[in-house]
Amino acid sequence: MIIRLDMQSELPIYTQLMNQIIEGIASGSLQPGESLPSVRSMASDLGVNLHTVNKTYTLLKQEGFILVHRQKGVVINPEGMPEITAEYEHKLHGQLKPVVAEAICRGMSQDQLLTIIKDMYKQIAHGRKENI
Amino acid sequence: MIIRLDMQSELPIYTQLMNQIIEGIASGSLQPGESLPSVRSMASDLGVNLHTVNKTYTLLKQEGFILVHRQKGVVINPEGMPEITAEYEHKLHGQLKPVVAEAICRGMSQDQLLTIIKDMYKQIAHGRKENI
Amino acid sequence: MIIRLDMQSELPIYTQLMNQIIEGIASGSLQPGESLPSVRSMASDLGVNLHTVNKTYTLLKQEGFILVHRQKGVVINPEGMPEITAEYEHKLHGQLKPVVAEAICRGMSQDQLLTIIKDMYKQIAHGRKENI
Amino acid sequence: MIIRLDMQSELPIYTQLMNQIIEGIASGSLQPGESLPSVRSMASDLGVNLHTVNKTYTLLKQEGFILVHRQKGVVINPEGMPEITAEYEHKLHGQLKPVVAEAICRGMSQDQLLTIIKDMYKQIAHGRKENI
DNA sequence: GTGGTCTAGACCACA
DNA sequence: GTGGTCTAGACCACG
Repeated sequence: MIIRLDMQSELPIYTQLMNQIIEGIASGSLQPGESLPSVRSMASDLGVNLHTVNKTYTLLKQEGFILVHRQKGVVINPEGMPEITAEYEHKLHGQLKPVVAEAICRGMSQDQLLTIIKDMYKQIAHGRKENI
Repeated sequence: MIIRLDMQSELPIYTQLMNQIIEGIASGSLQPGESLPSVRSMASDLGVNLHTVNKTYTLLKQEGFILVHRQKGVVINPEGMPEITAEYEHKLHGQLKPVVAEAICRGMSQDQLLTIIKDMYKQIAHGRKENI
Repeated sequence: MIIRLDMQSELPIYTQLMNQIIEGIASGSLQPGESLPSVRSMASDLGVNLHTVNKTYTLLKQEGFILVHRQKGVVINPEGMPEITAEYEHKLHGQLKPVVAEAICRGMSQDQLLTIIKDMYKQIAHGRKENI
Repeated sequence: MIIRLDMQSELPIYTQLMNQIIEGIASGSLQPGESLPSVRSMASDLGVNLHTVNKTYTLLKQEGFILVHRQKGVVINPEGMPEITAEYEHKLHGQLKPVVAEAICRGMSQDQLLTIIKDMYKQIAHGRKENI
């Protein structure tokens, strides 16, 4: 899986890395049980600090996306992904609300926005079939 | 218009303030041409430093949501809101993609997500009618 | 002579007013000896504060563009315009340098910039003939 | 690169600093990809507050002259300078018009003004060759 | 009284 | 050590 980091982005590197791994899982290019590079090798591959990769893995583990085995190393959680908890729904609302509000301000219709979401779903889920 | 700030949030205060003003515009509780409190009074109302409010206003001004009239003070842009530019669409995609990806990971169906968006649209646009 | 003020501009009103009067003189729509409205009437015409017009007139007088007679009121200096002093050349350099530097940065050729200046000269001087 | 600030000038410090960095880029003494001092070190070198330098950098970043690399720090935009957009041309006109008008008022011929611009171009572009 | 600018000093997230 | 954020307090230009 190819990872692209933008060193000029306002998003911290560890966040970009997290997002891309989650997108990888969503698209199926990273399958449950599949192993991820060690902290050291990932860091040297990407040319970033150990701490940065470490933080990414720690957060992904906390949320239940990955497991860190002492022997097998880092793997995508083979028992499946975290559930849709109330806490998650709350976070989701908090993330979406300002985005939707700005879209409305700029005069984007509900349909326009829904179409963008659908396209995004298709684009990601499409890869899913190919990769399974 | 009532503004609520969470001083424990990871989001900077000026971002929270920006979001709430944009939501206020989207919901119609802030109408184009309407004036906003001065930096100083807003700051003292919210119990934050005037520089924090100043940063919010500066950013909203740059994006075209508000403008600073030398006589009327700070007002919601009476000429309407910023357009849906290519730049904005790019930003929108960047904001939505990780959110959609995580939703897919957690097994949320496309319809579930679309429903959440629709509800959010309705909730905001509903206030719009009331306030007009 | 029509004066347009932009209340949203970053330039102070008195500066905009000054610039437009100078442009009026340059284009010939304001002739030496011609009289300008009194501070009070100019202020009420434009809907601005007395102090603002006063400041404009004071500055124009200091630089020699206008005279303030106790009886005739405010007139464009009938003895002609201020000279090209060393002080003025210094100011001119200071104004042009950052503008030229940014143009070069953005890859504007010398000819492109000179063409813009020539066009501007023509546009202003053209009015001059019509108005004389 | 040597930077000179005039603490008595009517121009804000952050504007003077901005102008000089842009002039530095135009003259080639600051090359694309080259890194700039950190906010703190620049501030202490110049004897100004770090927020002042910060504002300069923020503005230069917004206009695309520099970018903040998470590893290399602040660098002159290696992908080249911002383009000549319609927005920029509008700003340029607004900056030049009052300057040209005053020059005409004072009886400066078109050729005199063009010569000044050419000299300025040569002076800046001359350094460019030496520095490349 | 308004926004704009500047200073001083502080904490935090990031790498 | 870096930039980003926040606070407190000050002066000035503007209207």
